[in-house]
Amino acid sequence: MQQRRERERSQREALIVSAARAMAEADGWPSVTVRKLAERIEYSQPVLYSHFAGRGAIIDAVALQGFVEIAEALRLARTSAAPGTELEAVARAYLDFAAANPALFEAMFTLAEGLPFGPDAPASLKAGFDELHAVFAPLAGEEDDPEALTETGWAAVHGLTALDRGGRLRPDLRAERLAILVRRFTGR
Amino acid sequence: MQQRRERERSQREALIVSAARAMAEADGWPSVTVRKLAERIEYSQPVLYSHFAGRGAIIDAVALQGFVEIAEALRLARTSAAPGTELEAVARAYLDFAAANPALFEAMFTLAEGLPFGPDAPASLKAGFDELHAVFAPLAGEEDDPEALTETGWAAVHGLTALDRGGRLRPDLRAERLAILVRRFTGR
DNA sequence: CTCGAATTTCTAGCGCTGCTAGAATAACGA
DNA sequence: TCGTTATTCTAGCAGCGCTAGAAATTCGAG
Repeated sequence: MQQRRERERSQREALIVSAARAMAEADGWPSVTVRKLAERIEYSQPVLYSHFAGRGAIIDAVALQGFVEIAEALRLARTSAAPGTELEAVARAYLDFAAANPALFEAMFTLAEGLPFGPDAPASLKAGFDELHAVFAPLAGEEDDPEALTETGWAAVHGLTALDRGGRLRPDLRAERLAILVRRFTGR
Repeated sequence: MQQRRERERSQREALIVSAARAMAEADGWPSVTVRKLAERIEYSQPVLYSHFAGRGAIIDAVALQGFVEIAEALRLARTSAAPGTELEAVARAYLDFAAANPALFEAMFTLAEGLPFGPDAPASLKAGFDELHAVFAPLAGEEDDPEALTETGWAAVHGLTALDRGGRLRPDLRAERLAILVRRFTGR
């Protein structure tokens, strides 16, 4: 009884999130309006507000999905890489993920505002960082704090996606940038 | 006659840009509306549209100002650094600039959409990159393309600002991240 | 100095946005 | 079967970017 209603409700919530994501990936986030979203899922606008506090919360939900997925992608890349090539594999997976899901990435890193990062972040938000940590920490020299090294390495990879998105980097140097990044963080 | 009118016109245009920047830095870009901007400069809305194609073009103008200023800041840091410490000085200047002008930085790297980057970018947009190039190129090893190294180094520094802005990095590791970045790109 | 022409500025409004109060409808238990 | 509760919808508010057309101003010729 009650359970079926709750199940249907969470199904509808997932439908909203996936519809928002699809629309954003197709036409960009500005064209993801509550009206169009409501029309797409064939409910009225107030139904959306019974699931989410507002448009921003829907974007946050999409972003959360993105963090789960990128963690999976990084994990797969790391665990299936030949020994010694983990960094290259994970960095490439990160860049590929960003290129394949630009709107999702935008939600994760420039639009999301209500996600609980920081020390008390939930596991699903930390999982991606953990994958990076697994790759960078072994590369830490005696002077390097592994945590700070991971953050710095993350920034290097993420910076490439951020600058690339704005058309600030030369397309012909794409492979070379990755090679340099790997060399700099593995010490050749 | 004609000259005075043009001068006054460009003064008003500068006023619009500086007002937009100040409002964004004070309350964030979403609260920089054309209406409020018009009220602030004590003209009606259509006057703004006689200077700029739309709200986005105003943001672009602010961003352009930012690129000029960051180039100056990086140049100052580089030329006044002790020999061998240029990278650290420039990287720190970049991070400080981003921290001191968050809304300006947002305009430059996430909001600007009509700025002519790429191969044919004007000198004012390239000046900042040139400063980075002056710092990174000398650090290129035999295998490194200097251009690609500069882009990769830029990404590393920029990534720190991007992740920091979203509260994704541990505040207590700030100095350590910069130290690691410098070590990785200078080869200790 | 006067007056028509050209330019500049303003008023008013369009279609859209996120969001919500209150009415209508549907589902439920007694 | 009927009252209660929960759900959904209709309709509308205030604010947004932007613009057409009216009003005001400035200008040069007579």
